[in-house]
Amino acid sequence: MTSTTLKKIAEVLGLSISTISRALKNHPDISDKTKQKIVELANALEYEPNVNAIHLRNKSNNVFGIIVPSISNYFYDSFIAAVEEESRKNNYSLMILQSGDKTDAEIQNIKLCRQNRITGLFSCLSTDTKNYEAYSKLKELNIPVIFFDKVPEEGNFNKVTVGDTLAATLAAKAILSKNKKNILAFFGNENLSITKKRVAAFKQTCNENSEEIKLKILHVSSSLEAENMADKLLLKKPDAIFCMSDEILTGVMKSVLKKRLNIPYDLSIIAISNGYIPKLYYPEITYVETSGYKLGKLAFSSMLACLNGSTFIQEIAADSILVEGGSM
Amino acid sequence: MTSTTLKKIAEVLGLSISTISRALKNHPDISDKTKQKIVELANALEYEPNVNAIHLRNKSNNVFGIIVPSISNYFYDSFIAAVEEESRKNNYSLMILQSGDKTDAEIQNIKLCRQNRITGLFSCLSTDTKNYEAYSKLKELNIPVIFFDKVPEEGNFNKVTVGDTLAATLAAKAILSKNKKNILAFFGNENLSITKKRVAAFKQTCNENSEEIKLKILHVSSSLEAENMADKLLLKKPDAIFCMSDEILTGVMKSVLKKRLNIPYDLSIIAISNGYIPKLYYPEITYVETSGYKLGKLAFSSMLACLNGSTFIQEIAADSILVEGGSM
DNA sequence: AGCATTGCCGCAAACGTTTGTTGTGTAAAA
DNA sequence: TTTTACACAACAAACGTTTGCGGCAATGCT
Repeated sequence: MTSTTLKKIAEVLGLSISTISRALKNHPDISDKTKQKIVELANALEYEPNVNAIHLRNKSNNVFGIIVPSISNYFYDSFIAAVEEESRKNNYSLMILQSGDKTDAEIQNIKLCRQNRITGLFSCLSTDTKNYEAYSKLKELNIPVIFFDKVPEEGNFNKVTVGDTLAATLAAKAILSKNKKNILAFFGNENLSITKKRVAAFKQTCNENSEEIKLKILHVSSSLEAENMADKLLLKKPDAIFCMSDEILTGVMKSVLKKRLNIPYDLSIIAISNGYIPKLYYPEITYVETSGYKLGKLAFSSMLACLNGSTFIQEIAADSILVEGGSM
Repeated sequence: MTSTTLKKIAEVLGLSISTISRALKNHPDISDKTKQKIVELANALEYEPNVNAIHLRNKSNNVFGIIVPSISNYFYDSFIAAVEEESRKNNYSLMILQSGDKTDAEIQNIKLCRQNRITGLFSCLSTDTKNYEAYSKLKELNIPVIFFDKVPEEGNFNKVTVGDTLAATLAAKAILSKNKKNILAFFGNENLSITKKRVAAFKQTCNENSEEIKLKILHVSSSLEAENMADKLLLKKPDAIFCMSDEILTGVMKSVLKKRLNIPYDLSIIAISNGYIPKLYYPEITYVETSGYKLGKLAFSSMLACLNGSTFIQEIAADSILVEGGSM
């Protein structure tokens, strides 16, 4: 079965193609009577415009690219979910690519985006990506790029991030307000700007508000490593643990469950998280919320601004709130 | 900056557009000397074919649609991840849509797919979807549809599912092999074919292998409901709990953690899962693996078969294996 | 030399739209 | 009545490809 086109409708009605096209877009040049006839037939024939033709003609194809390290990740998922929602509302579609946190794949994906002549790109940097040339090239082609979560440190790019500084500060304050003295803080890869900001804010807050704090900062690169470190360091009886991410939290919690510690009596725990993981435990883990969903919405509006000609480079940080579980 | 086209290359080289086109596809009609010149210039100018033009001309646009209830779900994510990988390899791109488990949104998404003239569709039914007309219409348009996970009960559609029967049977056997007598089994929405199959297989296995089993079957529709039920029923000291999904498992585990039960001594737990959630706990929960990733690969090859003209209706069930944690 | 063959390349149509321009016919203004 | 205006609709070019067909020169064959 071949699909119906403007031409087909035109032939049936004995009108010209352009008349059909205009009628369907409610152009004032076409009389109401004709319009009605056309619209009726179009509906009856289930006319659907051919997007390829439209995009070819308009030199614009309403597709956004989105590059994430992995799609199997609650934070990025909710980010994607938000962008997808907005895209649909605004008549865009989405091309989702995974980098696997590899720079090579990331570059490959960017190329794919170029080939597909995307309208704009949302991208989250791979850990090792240091060279932003491919992105600059996109900008030259007038394709806006919005970085999210893991963003370039330098360069004037559009960025939306979770409020790293704020989030870490909130978490630290929550710990201090409970009068904890012996704090274990787990962070991720120390090369990431996201980590650097969180460490800095966390440290500063601890130092500012009290002198008698014993703070130990750790960098781990996986859930398993977090678990192993926790296995050792829990022997030293810290009274509070901070986890900068879900991945780390799950490792630490495994160690906690292993030792059958009684949260929050034996130990307080707080994390920075999207919210899903902390709520799996009992008591639920108190966390500072960094919503991928909100971030997605922010990123999208930033994208829209770019497309509307805003050349202003934005650097937005989503705000975070403390969500109380029973772990403090 | 405007992108380079065949025409531009043709003008620079004083050749015709068709020659350029053929040269770039290594057509035998073009001499090696000319080919080389053309390829060189094309590279220098970073020529990228315009996909819209190609698809318009070829009446095919290499895009698969994929409809899932939610993208923020480990199982569907890994399914999507697999399909995405394969798509990329095979030069397709992917349009990912969320139904939110609502029939309305599902239908809306199907329409969107039609508009975008997708090459094929992967779809997971919403819980309440009973009418498959929209899908039939796609088939009439020669657009293959591969259902996965939640599939239509009736009708001759292509389906790939996790091996529901096998998975439930394996889980039941695992329980029986540990000589458990007092079993609590949690299942999801009882209208879903996926649930029906699992219940049937689980029951049958229990009945076949022993008469003295006390089996209680529950249907819950959310993690919270599972938790509440568990709160009550754990008072009756079952010696084994079965959870048909991650969502249920998380609810049950919260109750278990709340009561500070000692797994597996106080209670054995087993689940059907993709594997991520069970590994969060200590001890890790024993589960029957239903890999979204594998399912995705299966679905994709099924799709490819359809596109290659296979009119044979396939109904594939992925096999499952028991993954031992420490919860039995 | 005459003829067919072959190698190489260009012409032009088609895919389905959008949109600037042009061409009607009719009604209002002069 | 002639002019002016306007409402309505058709024409045609363009977006960037692909591909059947036809053309022309050089080569091979009798």
